[in-house]
Amino acid sequence: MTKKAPKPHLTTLPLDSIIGGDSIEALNSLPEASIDMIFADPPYNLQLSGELHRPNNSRVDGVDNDWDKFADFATYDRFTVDWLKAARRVLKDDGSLWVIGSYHNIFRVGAKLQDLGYWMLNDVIWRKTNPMPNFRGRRFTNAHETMIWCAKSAESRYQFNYEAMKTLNDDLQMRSDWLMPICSGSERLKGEDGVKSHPTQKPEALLYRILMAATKPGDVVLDPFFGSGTTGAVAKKLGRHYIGIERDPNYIKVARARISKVQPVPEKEMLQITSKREEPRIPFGWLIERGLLEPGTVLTSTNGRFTAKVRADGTLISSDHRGSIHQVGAAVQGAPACNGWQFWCVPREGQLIPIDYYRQQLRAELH
Amino acid sequence: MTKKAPKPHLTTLPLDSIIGGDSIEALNSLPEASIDMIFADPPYNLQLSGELHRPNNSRVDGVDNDWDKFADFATYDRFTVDWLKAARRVLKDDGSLWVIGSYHNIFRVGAKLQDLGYWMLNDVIWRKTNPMPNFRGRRFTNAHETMIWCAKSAESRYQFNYEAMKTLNDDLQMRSDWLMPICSGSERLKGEDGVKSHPTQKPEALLYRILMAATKPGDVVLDPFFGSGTTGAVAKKLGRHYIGIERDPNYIKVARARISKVQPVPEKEMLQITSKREEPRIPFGWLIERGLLEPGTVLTSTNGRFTAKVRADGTLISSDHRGSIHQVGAAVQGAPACNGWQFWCVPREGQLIPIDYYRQQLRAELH
DNA sequence: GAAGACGCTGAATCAGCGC
DNA sequence: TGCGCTGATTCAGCGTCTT
Repeated sequence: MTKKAPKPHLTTLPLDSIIGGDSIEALNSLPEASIDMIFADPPYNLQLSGELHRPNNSRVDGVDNDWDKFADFATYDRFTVDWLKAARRVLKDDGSLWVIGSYHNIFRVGAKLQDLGYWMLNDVIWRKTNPMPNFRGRRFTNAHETMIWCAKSAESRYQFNYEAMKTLNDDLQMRSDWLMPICSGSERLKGEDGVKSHPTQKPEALLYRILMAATKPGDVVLDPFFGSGTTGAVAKKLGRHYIGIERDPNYIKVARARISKVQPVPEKEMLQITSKREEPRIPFGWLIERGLLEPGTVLTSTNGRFTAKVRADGTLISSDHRGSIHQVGAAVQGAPACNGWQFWCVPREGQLIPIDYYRQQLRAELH
Repeated sequence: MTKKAPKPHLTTLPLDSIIGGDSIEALNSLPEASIDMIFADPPYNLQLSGELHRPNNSRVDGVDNDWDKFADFATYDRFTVDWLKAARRVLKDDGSLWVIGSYHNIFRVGAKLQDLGYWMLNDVIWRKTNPMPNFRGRRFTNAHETMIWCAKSAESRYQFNYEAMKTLNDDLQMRSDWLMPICSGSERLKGEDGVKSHPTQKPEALLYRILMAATKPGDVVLDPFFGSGTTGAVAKKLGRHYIGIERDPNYIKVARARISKVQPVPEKEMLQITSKREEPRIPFGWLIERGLLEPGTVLTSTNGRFTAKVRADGTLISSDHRGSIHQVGAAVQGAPACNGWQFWCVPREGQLIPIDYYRQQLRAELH
């Protein structure tokens, strides 16, 4: 067996390409803290596949006694820790990691994630509309797979496109259980012989939702077990950069051909993420400076129970309190916090108009 | 602190009772290989810090009990290994174990299960119809919990009532994802002050399905973290024996009072286990799980000429036939087929209400 | 009395920037 | 890094009160 020497660390990322070879070695060749998101579909534990490989590509022997089972769990755990560590090094501090697995391996992966300092954000259940039935009638139909979404650390300011997810779900918060079909039909890659090109090709819809949820256009997405390249195909389509790592030359070939046919969404604007959090901040005082509100204007709370006057410096004054729109709103209610923009209103034509209305007006003017 | 001396091993099981004290000590006091099934709802190690407020400024009443606090992962792992080992000793060779948890703890529990030689059969997802939203909009709604079902070993000939699960699910294989509401309303135990008696009371429908799937009448079911006693209540109802272990004297009191009020399904035969497109499909068995129909209820045919009794697994039994609502409906009429939903009725206030009425009710609840 | 409004609550690892 | 300020954020079900 030929074993490549460890690659030197690259100084620039090999964007939109597939690195051939061992996942851990390839990860170690990349610059640290350079990747925005990692999606990983690692090999499952041996008990089903019988095809567990050690990091050095040697195959783990089949097993049928307790001692070996333990040895194999330990081997799998070492492999898991190795790639999770290597992945964590290349991940940006505010990056996040997704891992998918089944009950054979996902519990071991999840425990090691936590041990290494990753911070779990959600476990997400992919519910399959069309799972394989349980033929022997000895268990429940295994109708789902589990994904773990985690940040590099508890302090990480990870990307989450809350509004996009909510919109995707008919204006209800997106839940942790996702209903999707398995990859089949024309989406399933097949060779000329009609045989499926990869045994565990993931549906593009799954990656679509993941990338829409946790990345922004231009981000770099890495997949250390690239397989048939679903991650790359969807990343290209959605205007994200991808880096794939794959050991099997045939899978690389299949994935390259596949991705080359992908048409990116043509208009950049279609990919933009709208988020209230990212809109430019408008201080309350600006409304007064710009004449949208006059000093001395009496504001009324949404429920009509409280009033306060606008002062020239952008603070409010009520009978008992003075301070920012938020502080006075909280104080009059005796609440720990308050969004003054939504709480305070101006009476106009018999209605109460939240001052947020004026902010939106100003925001539009300021482009 | 007074610490009880280790109890000697009992030679007979304390059936249908609650053992006060530490889970591991109590497990160690029981005879080995004596338990048919264990259901465990261990502390989740939530690691909550600070307070969380809803958008309307009300405070979320989170779990902050001492029993959920662990110093670190290693401490939690030791605790997990200890109780899993003790549980495995008392489990019969052909017995099985269920554990429920969330992403905070379930991956650690799952990994330790495998390390100790338990053999995973399924991970089962409880999808909540009505989870708490994510108030800050920083994650997906945490809308599920995970259960692991495992046998004592890979060689175990565990109990699985495949046919019962299939009939409970309208003659389709039961999947690994279960849709059920959280425990609320009148089922939720409250003190005289109206405060919930236990922070994490599980719904009876969940235990109903578990016990129907993996035990038979007369089996002994053990719950080492008994809490408010849901396991005991459902076990008593379904003619299974229970043994609870609980440390908190107040929870024991609550559980005892609760279980004393439970009426077991009166006729043994009702417990025996035999081996549409646009609207969501509601299996007949769900009406029973959810308490809309009780096992033993007598159904009458629309024309009043036939009767049949409801059994706990969702089958009917008439004088000459047994099977699904459709099968028995067809058989008593000598017809080739029958829509049991329209054919079978419940007498109520002098009228015959088709069981379809209950289906519609449940459908509305489940959205 | 019925229908609708309103309030409360559930195993929750729940913010981000600037000084 | 620590502190203080700004300001973003909820779904389904049940019970009670009002119209």
